[in-house]
Amino acid sequence: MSDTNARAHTGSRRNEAARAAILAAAAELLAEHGSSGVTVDRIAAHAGVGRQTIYRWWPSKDAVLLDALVHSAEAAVPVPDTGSLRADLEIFLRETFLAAGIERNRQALIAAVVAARDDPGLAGSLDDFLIRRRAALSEVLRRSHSRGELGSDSGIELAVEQAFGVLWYRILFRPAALAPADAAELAAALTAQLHGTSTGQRTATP
Amino acid sequence: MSDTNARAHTGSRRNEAARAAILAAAAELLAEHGSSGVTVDRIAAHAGVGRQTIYRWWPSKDAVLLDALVHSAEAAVPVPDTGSLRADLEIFLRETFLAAGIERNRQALIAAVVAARDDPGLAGSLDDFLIRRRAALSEVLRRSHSRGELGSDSGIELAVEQAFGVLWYRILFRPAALAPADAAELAAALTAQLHGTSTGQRTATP
Amino acid sequence: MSDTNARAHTGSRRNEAARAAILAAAAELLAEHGSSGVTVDRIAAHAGVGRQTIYRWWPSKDAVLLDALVHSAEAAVPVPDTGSLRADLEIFLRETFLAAGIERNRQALIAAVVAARDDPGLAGSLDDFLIRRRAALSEVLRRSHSRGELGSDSGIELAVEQAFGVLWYRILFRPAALAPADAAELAAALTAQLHGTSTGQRTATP
Amino acid sequence: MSDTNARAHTGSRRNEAARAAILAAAAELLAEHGSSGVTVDRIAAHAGVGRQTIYRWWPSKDAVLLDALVHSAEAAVPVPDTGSLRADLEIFLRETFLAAGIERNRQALIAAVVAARDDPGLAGSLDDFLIRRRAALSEVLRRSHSRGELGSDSGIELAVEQAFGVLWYRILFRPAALAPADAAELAAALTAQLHGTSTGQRTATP
DNA sequence: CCCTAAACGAGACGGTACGTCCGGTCTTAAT
DNA sequence: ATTAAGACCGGACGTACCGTCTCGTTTAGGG
Repeated sequence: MSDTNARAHTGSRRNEAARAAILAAAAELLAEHGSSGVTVDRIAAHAGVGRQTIYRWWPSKDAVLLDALVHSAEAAVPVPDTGSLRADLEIFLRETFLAAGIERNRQALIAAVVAARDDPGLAGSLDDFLIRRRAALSEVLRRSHSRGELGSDSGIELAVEQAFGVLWYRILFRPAALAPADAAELAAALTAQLHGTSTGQRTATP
Repeated sequence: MSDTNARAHTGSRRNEAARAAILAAAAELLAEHGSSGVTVDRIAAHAGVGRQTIYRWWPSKDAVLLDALVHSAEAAVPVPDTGSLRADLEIFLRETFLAAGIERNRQALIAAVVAARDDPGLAGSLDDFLIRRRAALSEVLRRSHSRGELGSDSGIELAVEQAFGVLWYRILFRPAALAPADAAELAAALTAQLHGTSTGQRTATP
Repeated sequence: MSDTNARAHTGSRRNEAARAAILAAAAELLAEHGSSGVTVDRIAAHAGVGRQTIYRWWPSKDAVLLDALVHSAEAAVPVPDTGSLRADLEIFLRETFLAAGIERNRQALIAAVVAARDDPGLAGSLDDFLIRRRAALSEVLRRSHSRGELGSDSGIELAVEQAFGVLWYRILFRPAALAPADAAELAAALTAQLHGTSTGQRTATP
Repeated sequence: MSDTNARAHTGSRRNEAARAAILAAAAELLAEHGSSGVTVDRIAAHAGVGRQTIYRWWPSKDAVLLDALVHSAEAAVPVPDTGSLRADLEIFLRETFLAAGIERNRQALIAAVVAARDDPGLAGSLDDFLIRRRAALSEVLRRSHSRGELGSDSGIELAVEQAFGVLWYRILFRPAALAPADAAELAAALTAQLHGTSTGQRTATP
């Protein structure tokens, strides 16, 4: 627990400090013990909270972990706007890779996948999160298109998915390849692809 | 239990039918209840097997699931050789997407990720599997390079990871986008990217 | 809640209506769900009262239950004085058995035993109650002795305990044997015993 | 835990040593911490047993405690046969009072009452136990009757209940009055009553 | 006539025990 | 020696209550 001093009670209003302490404890334990080492009891003890206070506000342990992820990872990566597709892409991916490469975050992301596996509610929350991330990257690419850098915007959605696909593949299976240089390489390849495919992508299946 | 008729005992030899029944039961339960609905008891009951028979041959429940995956998914996708990069890529991805799109297989793949999360041994096995898959696709692309279709082989590894990245992203988060047309679209984009980067990656950003 | 209309607030004075509602709710829930089905939350909800209003005036849930018992059972049985030991005893026991035989009261008595089990304060209160009850019956018997009906008062205390012993045994284990006829039978036996011991154990009552 | 050495496993047969250890631990904790200090976790830890092993064989914590009582208290009091009503009664009551006066047993008896309150199954088990105890004392008195010591056997059942009534009243409310002398006094009074009421008890209600 | 003080309904909180579920180990009896 | 069966220890899960605490509201009664 970061805060050994007792929290002030808030009467019959939800105690925001307890909420924050729970999410912080969940994130910290995740990073420290790996996702299977996180226990509701441990979260509660670490946050200096009763177990029921967790279950009063989240339906399950996994929901807490997912919430901890979304709330912490959401604001981590800004949407750059340098005027250059290549630069914007590189910044976006570099920051994203950096954030995902931190073990604490990586564990949280994996835990979120696991958590969403069986709980439709959590799957929905995770999906929302992922949609927002894709939208953020799409915006970067669409901005480039409106500047006239790309001949067509038809390949944007797929490029976005290639970017996040590589990201998640490495989060899951190759965490060593989440360095800034890896992000730059990916940014270069996607930039080339977006420029190159502006003419003839739609001839897909003859 | 699929097989109500009692299996013949095999005395002091390992009962191969039991082994097969266990893997089949694991796969079936995975497809039916999702990966958190699979328990050792259920596998044993479903396979008509004692619990110890499972633990005699696999070190843990997760190992069974991973085994079920590897043994079933390994031989599913052949390495095509039509003489055309575009065609080879499309065939490979179409078959891969098709296999991964079957719910039973998809659940097995996800379960494998989960299983590997905390067990280094299983992570190694899964990694071996993934390396073999990447090698298979690499071979397709390298063959194209040796035919002179691509100017350089520098982008091959990244393209492979983009392909599997999109695959896994969709397995995890967008199972609806695993149709043959989606595979074709991805094949087209990657083909263009590989051709483009072979001549002039530096034309990307002026 | 029996009274759906909101109680009038009483400002900074204790709300007597709330107190009564709490005791009534406790008694009602006791009779309805048995003593383990009574919770503070349920009492509060049933009485239309905040939980703290209970804890403001009673130190624990058990104290409420014991209070409900004492206040309701105390005045139920009068001390008869007909001039005849046999008649007085019969009246006293009949009324006592009748009161204890009502399920609501019986549950309250049992709950009191349970409540007193671990809380010394409540045990003291219950003990006071029981002493008062024994004193009431003792008075009946001693009055008979002062009338000269009994040769000696040496057996009175034991007879009192036999009476209440049978009562409690039946409250706890044989509620069906709390009918008026059972009380009369016990009164007869105790009368005979008191007469017998007053003169001499050896004479079998001529 | 009394036995730190690991118990031998018994395969798929119930482990009788574990059963005994559980009952012993329950009784010991009851005597040590009072009935509200007994926890399933503590019983399990004290007995060196998994919690589930308790729940596999008993439906609830209370059932364990009741079982501990019945199995331990059953054989404590023999049925005496000296040829004298007074002597038999005194022996029986003295032994009974002695056993009930031991704090461990007293706690168990009270816990049994509490446990039986809401669980019909437990109530049945406790009732069986009490019926057996009453039958044991009845036998003593009936034997006296068949020897011709008593004119009638009509007061036997009530006398039995007076004896156990006083016993339970004191178990619950006056544990100090469970000494051998108290048992002797009760035996004397009951003997006198049985001799005296042989003629005229049934005139109860005119 | 307002202002303070206490009681009230409401309900979140820290904590403890419950009874369930499952993982992985061990033993027996049958094959 | 291998199997089916299933008891066993350990430990996490999510629920139910207890008794405490704080809010914002309501009223009575003193200044």
